[in-house]
Amino acid sequence: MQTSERQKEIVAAAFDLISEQGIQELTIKKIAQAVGVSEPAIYRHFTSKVDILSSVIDEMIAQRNVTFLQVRTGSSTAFDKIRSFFSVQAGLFEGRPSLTIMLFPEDLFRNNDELLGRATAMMDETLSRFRGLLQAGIAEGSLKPGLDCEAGALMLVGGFRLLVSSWRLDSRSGGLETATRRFLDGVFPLISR
Amino acid sequence: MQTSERQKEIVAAAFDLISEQGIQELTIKKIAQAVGVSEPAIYRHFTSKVDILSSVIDEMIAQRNVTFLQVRTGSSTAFDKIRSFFSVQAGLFEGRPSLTIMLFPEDLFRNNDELLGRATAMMDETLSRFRGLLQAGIAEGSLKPGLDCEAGALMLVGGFRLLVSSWRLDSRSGGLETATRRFLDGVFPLISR
DNA sequence: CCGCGGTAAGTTAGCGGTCACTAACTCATC
DNA sequence: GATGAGTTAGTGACCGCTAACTTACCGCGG
Repeated sequence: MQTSERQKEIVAAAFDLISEQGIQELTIKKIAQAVGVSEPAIYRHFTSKVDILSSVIDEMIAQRNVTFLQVRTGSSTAFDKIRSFFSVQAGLFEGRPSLTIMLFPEDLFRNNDELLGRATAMMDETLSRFRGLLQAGIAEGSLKPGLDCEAGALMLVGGFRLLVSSWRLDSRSGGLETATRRFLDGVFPLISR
Repeated sequence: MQTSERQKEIVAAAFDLISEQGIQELTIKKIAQAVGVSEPAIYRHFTSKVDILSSVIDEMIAQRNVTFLQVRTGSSTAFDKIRSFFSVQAGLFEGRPSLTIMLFPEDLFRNNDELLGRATAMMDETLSRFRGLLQAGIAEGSLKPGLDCEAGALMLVGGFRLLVSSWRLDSRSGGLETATRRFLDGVFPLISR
């Protein structure tokens, strides 16, 4: 199924509204106002609110895959890949802050089992890929040999999430990209060989 | 103002409901059912729903202070204090899983500026105290001299948050305390001298 | 070139349900 | 008889969603 322009508009509006006001405040009426049509017009493009949220998750997964792809092609060592991943992600968020909600999907979709399952699967996969990156880094000798990949992935991803969360709550004062770089500069000496 | 037994019951019920179904699903009706009274009876003990949520934050802050107090008195080195903090916290969450929501307050109170401010202030303070603990650890020689306290606090607290989040979403399978110990065992070699 | 039917995309009005909260009453206790 | 703590009934506002209608555009036979 291909998505029309209006559908993209609606999903983008949902993204922004969730980012600005939280998912509790997301209503069809507000989406309609943001897009500039009446409320029932939304239902010409999506069968239900859940349908819209499902597309929001699709978009989140797509964005994350873009990031991973950018990392895969652009960098050489596992070390660089990790740095690159966060850098790309930070740039993405700085350019479009509403995307930050993709870092915190667990609380968004609590009342719908299917959506929650997809959201958590996305987080699990991200963590898993990170463990793989760390493993590769150890294998190629750029990371500490005895590094615990499980703990490493948790602290890297978890730390970044917390960093973004703070940045977002602080009205996005200061640059997220520079803050990310500072964070990585603090962490990398700890895990590199 | 002292809190009555009923008020404590109501706050505890709100805690549980938020933990189980998310804050979007929290209604006065459900709280009333959980406590075992009719809906309007709740308003004999709290003036509004926001009033209840405010007390929920009070309880969160109180619980965190209990943890910090337990840490201060029970341990010697900064190193032990950090381990003890997470250990106490993990034990707390394992015994009463609904308390885990105190780790993720930012999304809970998005639609109320006052509550949001108090919640984020609590997180900021926690991070700040952690930076202090790390600093003390460096000063006493148990932690790496060049350790970036900012980054260290982020990755410790952020990593723990992510760990708890995974545990909670995985229907609390496995022990959180052992998972926490494993996490710390993976991280401590990286930051200790 | 014209008229015709189908379809996509919008509209207004409104339905049933739930929300937080209130009015008005009962009742036991001190 | 005043008070605290409960009840039933009901308020207006808002929710997701639907019914019924209008309008613009498109391909197509005559």
